[in-house]
Amino acid sequence: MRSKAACQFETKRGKTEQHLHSEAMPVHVLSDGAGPGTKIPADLSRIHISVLSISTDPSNRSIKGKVVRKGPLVSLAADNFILKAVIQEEDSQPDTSSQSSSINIVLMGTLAKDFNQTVNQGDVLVVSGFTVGKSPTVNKDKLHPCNLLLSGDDACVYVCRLPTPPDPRTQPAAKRSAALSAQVSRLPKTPKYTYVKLGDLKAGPAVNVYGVVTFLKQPYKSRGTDYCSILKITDQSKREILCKIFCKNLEDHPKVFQVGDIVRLHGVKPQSYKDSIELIKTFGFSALTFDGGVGQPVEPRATSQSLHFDQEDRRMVEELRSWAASQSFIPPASTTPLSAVEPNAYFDLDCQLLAKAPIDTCCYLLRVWDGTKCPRQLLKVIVEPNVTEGPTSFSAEKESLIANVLAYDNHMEFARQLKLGDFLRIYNLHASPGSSKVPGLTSSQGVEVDQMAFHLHGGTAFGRGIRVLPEDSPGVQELKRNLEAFQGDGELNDSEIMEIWCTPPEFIDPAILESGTSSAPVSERSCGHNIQPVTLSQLKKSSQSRVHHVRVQLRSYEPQRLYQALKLYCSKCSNIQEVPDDELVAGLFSEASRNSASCRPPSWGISGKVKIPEDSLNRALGVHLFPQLVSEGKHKELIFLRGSTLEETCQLASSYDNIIPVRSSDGHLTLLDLDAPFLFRGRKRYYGCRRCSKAAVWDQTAEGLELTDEKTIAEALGVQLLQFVLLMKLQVQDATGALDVFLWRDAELFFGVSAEDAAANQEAQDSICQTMDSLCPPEGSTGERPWLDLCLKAYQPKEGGAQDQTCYQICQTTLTQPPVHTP
DNA sequence: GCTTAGGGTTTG
Repeated sequence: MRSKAACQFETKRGKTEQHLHSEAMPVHVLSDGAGPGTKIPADLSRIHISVLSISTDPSNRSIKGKVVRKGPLVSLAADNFILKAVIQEEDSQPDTSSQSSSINIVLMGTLAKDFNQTVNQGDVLVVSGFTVGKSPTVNKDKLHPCNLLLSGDDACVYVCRLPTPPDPRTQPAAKRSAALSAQVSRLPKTPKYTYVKLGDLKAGPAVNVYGVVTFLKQPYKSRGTDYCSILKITDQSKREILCKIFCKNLEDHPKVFQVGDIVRLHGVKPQSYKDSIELIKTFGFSALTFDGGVGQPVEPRATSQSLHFDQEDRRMVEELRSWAASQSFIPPASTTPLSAVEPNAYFDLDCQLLAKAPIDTCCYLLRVWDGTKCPRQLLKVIVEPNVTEGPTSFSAEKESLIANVLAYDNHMEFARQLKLGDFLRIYNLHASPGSSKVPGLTSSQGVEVDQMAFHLHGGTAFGRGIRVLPEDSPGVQELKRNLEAFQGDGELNDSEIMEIWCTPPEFIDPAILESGTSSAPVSERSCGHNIQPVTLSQLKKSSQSRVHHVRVQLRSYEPQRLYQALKLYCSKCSNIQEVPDDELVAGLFSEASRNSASCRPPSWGISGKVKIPEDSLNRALGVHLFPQLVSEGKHKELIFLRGSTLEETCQLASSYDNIIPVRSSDGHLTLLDLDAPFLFRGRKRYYGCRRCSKAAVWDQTAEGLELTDEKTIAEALGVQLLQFVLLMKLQVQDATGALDVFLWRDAELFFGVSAEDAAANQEAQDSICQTMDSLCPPEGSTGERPWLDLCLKAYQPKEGGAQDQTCYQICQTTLTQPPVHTP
């Protein structure tokens, strides 16, 4: 049995694990039994998951739990990763539901990468240096309402592993196999499996094998009692072996989806057939499948619940992966989206079933989509009334994306069993231009040469068939992202990045890259949409889509002068206005100072005079202060200043934290006209919205408030605070054309500079100017225009634009390279 | 229970 004392913890900077990982990695696995004295830091105090809340202070806290779910490593950008896992507290209080004892953890950056390599499902972890956030998936996964975010230098993951039991059979290379999931470790004796190399197979009793899939047929109904699936596998011996698996239930068949997948088969019997050896399923059969990609998470897709899987298996998978990568039998892409289908090609399609209908005795119609648009016109098939399952028509927008797949003969029965909404992979689908050979009726009267029909021909040759993909498979996650771009509400929010953990790394069409550049882009998207980049000409043809990814250069932008890009925005009425220029503001101040002398001092305050430093006229200005602040010696924190010029106000702003300029109106103290700033804080000026402010005489009840920032001061004054924003129009270009796009909502994210800072300080302004110069080098300079990866949101402006006009806005995109400083 | 299928230069 495991005991707490037997657990080994390692420290973040432990030295005993260097043989496993390079230094500076934030997660480490300690070799078993080694590293005496490596413990979690004593100043960490453990907090139970069930009592964790959004208001928990996470400093010096640790959380302990077992990894019950480990998501794949998702690449957000070059060298930036995200990984999500679920940990569950094993020793929680008995009355705690599993709902609140299981929590999502989200790892970012190299920590995610390291975690992926090092931590297995079943490992027990202690994590620290996290922040507690609201879980965006609580309604979906019913886990803890919070999640733990682990990123940056403070975040640390300690892996608790069991020491190796003394076992003479254990080879040094297999030492880490003792570091198994707790579930497996609890078994009294873990059976030790041996695997036969395919080159050594001889007809005889059942064996276990590993192999890379070189060919597959999805399960199909045999003439006998079972479904039959066929695999051809190979290994380093380069011998190809056919495997025949007969099972009554589809679920018992190996979950192999593409050539290149790696399978582990238990209980297969080598038999002679036509001068070669074949493997056939026998008693004790089970299958595990792994993605064949080097560097992908080693996550088994299992046919049976009680699976044995350890470090030895991990090693086998990784060895086969790298061997296979050096061979040439794995095709570069396993599936083709509708947008990339060539006429007459045979291809595998990942798609979702929207509707279906029988056509005749040997043909069944499947209406599917994958979120991409086929450049050819799609064949329309008219079916008999009342036989369609699902909607008989869709919106024109959606209809233009739907492919009609005709499944023949033996595939009909499978097609009939499919459920609407199923995610499918259709193997060896034939893209056939023209419509003359299509059964049933077509909508076209004459000859429509350019209509694309999709046939799943009869038989199982070439692996023809259909497989329902499980919801959690990477292909489905990618598909869902693509479909969301069309049917979602288009709203982007911060939680989306947390939702993408089960999305595979983004696929970038090589053609796009070629049309772009070999150099790395200087921006990256953080939107989490896993849609393929398109060219600008493709984008223009598909304006109905809400979100696009493009790779472009900046051709030009406006305004050329940064101060013209700065605007004031009212979050209440959404109005955008120019920042009043100094001349106008100075005029308002001098107008106010002319008639400010005759003012009754306010009853709530202490009134006095303040001298302007370095003023030749030695003028004194009226000030009003809160008695409370004066009594606490904090009179410099907030003053009401009367009769000053703009220049004088700016001078005094270096001595007083908050200056509220006031004037006299009918003997009462009031704010200046709202075109003038209502508040000066150092070099920052704050403005109020004319439409939404109800500026009044100071409310006495506000005196006790903590007037520490512009928001509370604005509120107390009845002012609707305006926000500084950056608004620019950029013209971007690629090999196929140019497009005007706005940079507004996410301009601060894009530049990494706040608009408020840009309004107040020179460095922030310089930074933006240098950025623009580096993206779009001025005429005559030798600089090259770098490439940008952008996420563009398309939208129809409600007012102020032509009807049906589509606008584009850059969203969720950040510049990754600092601007080049030109001396 | 011990068949079923045992890949192949595709097409309505």
